[in-house]
Amino acid sequence: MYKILKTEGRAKRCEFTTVHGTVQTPVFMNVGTAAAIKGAVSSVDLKDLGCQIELSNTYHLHVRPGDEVIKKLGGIHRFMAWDRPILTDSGGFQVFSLASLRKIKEEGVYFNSHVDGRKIFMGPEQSMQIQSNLGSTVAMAFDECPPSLAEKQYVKESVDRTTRWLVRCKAEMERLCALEDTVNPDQMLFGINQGAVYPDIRIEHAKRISDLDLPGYSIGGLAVGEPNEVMYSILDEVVPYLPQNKPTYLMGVGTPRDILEGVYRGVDFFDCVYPSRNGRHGHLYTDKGTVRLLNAKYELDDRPIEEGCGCSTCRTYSRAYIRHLLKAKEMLGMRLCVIHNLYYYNNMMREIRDALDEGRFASYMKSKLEKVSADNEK
RNA sequence: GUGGGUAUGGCGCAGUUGGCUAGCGCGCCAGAUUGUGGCUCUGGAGGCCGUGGGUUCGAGUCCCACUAUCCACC
Repeated sequence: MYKILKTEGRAKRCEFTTVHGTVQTPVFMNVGTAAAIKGAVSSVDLKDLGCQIELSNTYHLHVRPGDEVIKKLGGIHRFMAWDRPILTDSGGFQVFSLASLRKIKEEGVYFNSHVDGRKIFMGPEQSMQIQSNLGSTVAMAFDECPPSLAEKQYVKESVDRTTRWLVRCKAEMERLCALEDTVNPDQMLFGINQGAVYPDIRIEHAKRISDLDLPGYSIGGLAVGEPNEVMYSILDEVVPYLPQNKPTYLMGVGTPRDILEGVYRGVDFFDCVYPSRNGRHGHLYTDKGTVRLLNAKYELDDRPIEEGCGCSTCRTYSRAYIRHLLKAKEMLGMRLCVIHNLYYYNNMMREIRDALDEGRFASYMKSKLEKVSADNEK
């Protein structure tokens, strides 16, 4: 159930209700690929951070511990002790990111496991079956994510195949939801728009998948190497062709700026590894720009990562101490940094929703863009 | 005290029969990273090759002395 509460230009303030609760959008989904936020952040921590919805990965959980295992343990919600919505990515992106380990065919993709090298086959049906076993709130379609600089002819063939795969995903998901022992009979399937940087392919594809009347749609294959401006212009072109009465999800994006630009163009859902991965590497987001905590200038800096930040890290620890932990490769260092970054992202989304509620998103976006693009404070 | 070994950037080491701007790993400094393999990648700084003499057109490489350090023996 998707309800539009308010709009400002193309930006939308909505509510998305699922069997696992309601999500207020625009929202950032915290990425926990293997049913865990990397950096020793637990599902209990996620609630403290204001996280509404978590994202996990089909391929990674299939390889380890195995989706059958998770099904036997009652599904992913129970497994990771998280009762709010969970979106599972389909494994499609791994077709792209683990490119050296795979072969794409009409029936699906042959992978070599990155864990033990064993051969794995995944097609639309397999991806749906795995996601059904996981019992996530939202399952993503199994797609191919062509490189942004792929030749147009290849992209066209790839997108056509992704469309055929989506039809198979939908049929399989309907079959699985009707089974007696299914973990989540209300599991939703989101379609994925592709087409690299070719607006005509994107738009044509958006129209075709919209006809399938799925509960939500995403835009994939962006932020994979093309310039930011290209991504924004693709959004300008394609978002209007996706159903406006359904959630729109921009996959894998992005920087705080990318998210603001996405909301501005009508996107509801985002996810990105940046806050967690960059957090692990001491790259911290603040309203005064990026703080690279490993830089030598922070060795004696007794201030918090961000003055006035409400996260538990900033309320308790100094830059100098956290820097030491990172240098010493203490797990606590990563944890504290990831907590700050996730807080920053979730808090920014809350600010965005408040601004939309109050009809002042445009001015909020302008001032936030200035903040996030500021140089490191001294 | 005697015999033997070793001395090369912060640490650990390579440096072929003496030959052009002395390398490597780690560390350090800086930067990348967008549906995550706790990675990976890209730059950069830093060495009068223990000290002093000698041989040679040319010495980190050969010779002598000294100093430091390690091992064995007394």
